Amino acid sequence: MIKSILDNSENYQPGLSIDCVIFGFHDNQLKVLLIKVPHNEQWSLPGGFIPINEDIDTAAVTVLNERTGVEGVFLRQFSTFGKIKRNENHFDNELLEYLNINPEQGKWLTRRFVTIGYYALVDFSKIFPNPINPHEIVEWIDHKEVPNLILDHREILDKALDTLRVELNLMPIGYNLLPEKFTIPELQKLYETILDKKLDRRNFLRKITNIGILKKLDEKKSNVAHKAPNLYSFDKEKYDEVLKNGLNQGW
Amino acid sequence: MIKSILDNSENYQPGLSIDCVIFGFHDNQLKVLLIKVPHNEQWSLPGGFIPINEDIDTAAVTVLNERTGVEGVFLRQFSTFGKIKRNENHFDNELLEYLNINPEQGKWLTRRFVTIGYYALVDFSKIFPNPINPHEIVEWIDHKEVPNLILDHREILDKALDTLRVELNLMPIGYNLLPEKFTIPELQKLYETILDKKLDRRNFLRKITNIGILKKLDEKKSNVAHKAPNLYSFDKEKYDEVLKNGLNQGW
DNA sequence: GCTTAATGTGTTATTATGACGCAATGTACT
DNA sequence: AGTACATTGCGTCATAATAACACATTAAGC
Repeated sequence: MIKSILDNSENYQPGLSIDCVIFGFHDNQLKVLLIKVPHNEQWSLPGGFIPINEDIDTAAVTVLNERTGVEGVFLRQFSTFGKIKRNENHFDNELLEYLNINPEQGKWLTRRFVTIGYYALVDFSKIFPNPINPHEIVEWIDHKEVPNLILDHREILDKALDTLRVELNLMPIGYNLLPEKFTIPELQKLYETILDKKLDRRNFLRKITNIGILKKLDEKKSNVAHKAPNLYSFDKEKYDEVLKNGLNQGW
Repeated sequence: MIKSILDNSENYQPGLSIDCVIFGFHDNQLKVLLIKVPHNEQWSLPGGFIPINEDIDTAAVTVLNERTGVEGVFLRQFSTFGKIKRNENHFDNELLEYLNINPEQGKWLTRRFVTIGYYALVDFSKIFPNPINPHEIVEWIDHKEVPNLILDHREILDKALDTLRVELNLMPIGYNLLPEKFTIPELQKLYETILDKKLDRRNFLRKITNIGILKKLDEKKSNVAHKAPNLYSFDKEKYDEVLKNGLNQGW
């Protein structure tokens, strides 16, 4: 795959890449989709290059879609990373040899790269991690247990999470991360996980329902220990309205 | 100047540029620093290219410093713009000829460019707009009277202002836009101008002083019509603390 | 049936916000 | 000099939002 890019390197934007931080929520954990390449056993964010005839946003959608098989999800550019040395020594001779790339072609890869960071919020249950080649490992990893990542991917991931924390105050987010039907405690866990902070049950309920984006369903969650919680779904129309207008006006 | 870049184009990151939206505040107006190139009488944002051996943030500081002569001001990356056609037909043959660039060299310029947007908040009174070459016009223009801009610079400007509006709710900003000593009504005008919205005098005073970043000086503004307002300055220490921790916690 | 752990629904005190009133100050005009 | 006027400084009050907490309800598991 990287071979085919190098064979047509004039069709890709040079020195520029995209990296996606794909968030999912499962078992009360915030998960991140990571990729392990077989060569050096190192984990990385799913990323890709930018076709010369594609908008960067479109290229990001492509990366996301290739890796998860989902379309039409929440995807947002959050920052661009361009320290000089961020990919210095990344593609060394050993790796180029392993990838069966000759040094001349390899030049396209070994130059200095700037990367545009996108983060995605996806419904964990609808995602099927999809290795592009059979030697690759694609896996959901709890964000608290993310191992060492290549390059500055840890910095990119941290910044994505910071952005998400800020945006939590500006817009609703659950629609993209939860299944269609969910309970208030589940939604609260999502918030608590992202913010890394306990919230009061009762105050959370009041605040979240006051936003006016929830529909209480005439249905309870089944097969649960203890009292069965009510199921809710988002009122998509109102949700989108709030998403557009923002939450806290502040001034 | 652009000639010297092309003569050393291998020393610059290809297909990637920086554009700065430089905000200042004067006469109760939010001003933007714009540049008019003599060739086609069109206005543009001050921008530049990225030396291959400079961090993108450093390159942005350079652009800002070249244009305004200021250092150490508030500068923040806010978005990266990468629509395919954003610079299509920008450097046409006519312009290349005008700039005395041969077509072969011009190829570096005519390719597809992605640009990283930065916005700066500067103290209007400390800025001396600085044309890089004598044919260039550098001017502060009221953001409400910005003329047509080249490329997608209007979109970049709008996005910068949107970002500024949001950040107003997350952090204090006056320190970078006002002179050392200022009055509360001046600060309020700044907020009103950015938000494009009237605020109540008395409520504004209460809210802004509650943040705890203002120092009331034992001095009144002189030479003003009507009652002389008190002068204030920022308590830099507390200001930086709030800047770091954020304003509204939300959740 | 009793315990346990979770959910649903309150209440109350405190704080923040929005909408005002009114006196004080200094300019401009007669 | 006296008065009108615009602007500042300081305060009030009703309402809304928030934090902290109490208690009843539900279902599972022993």
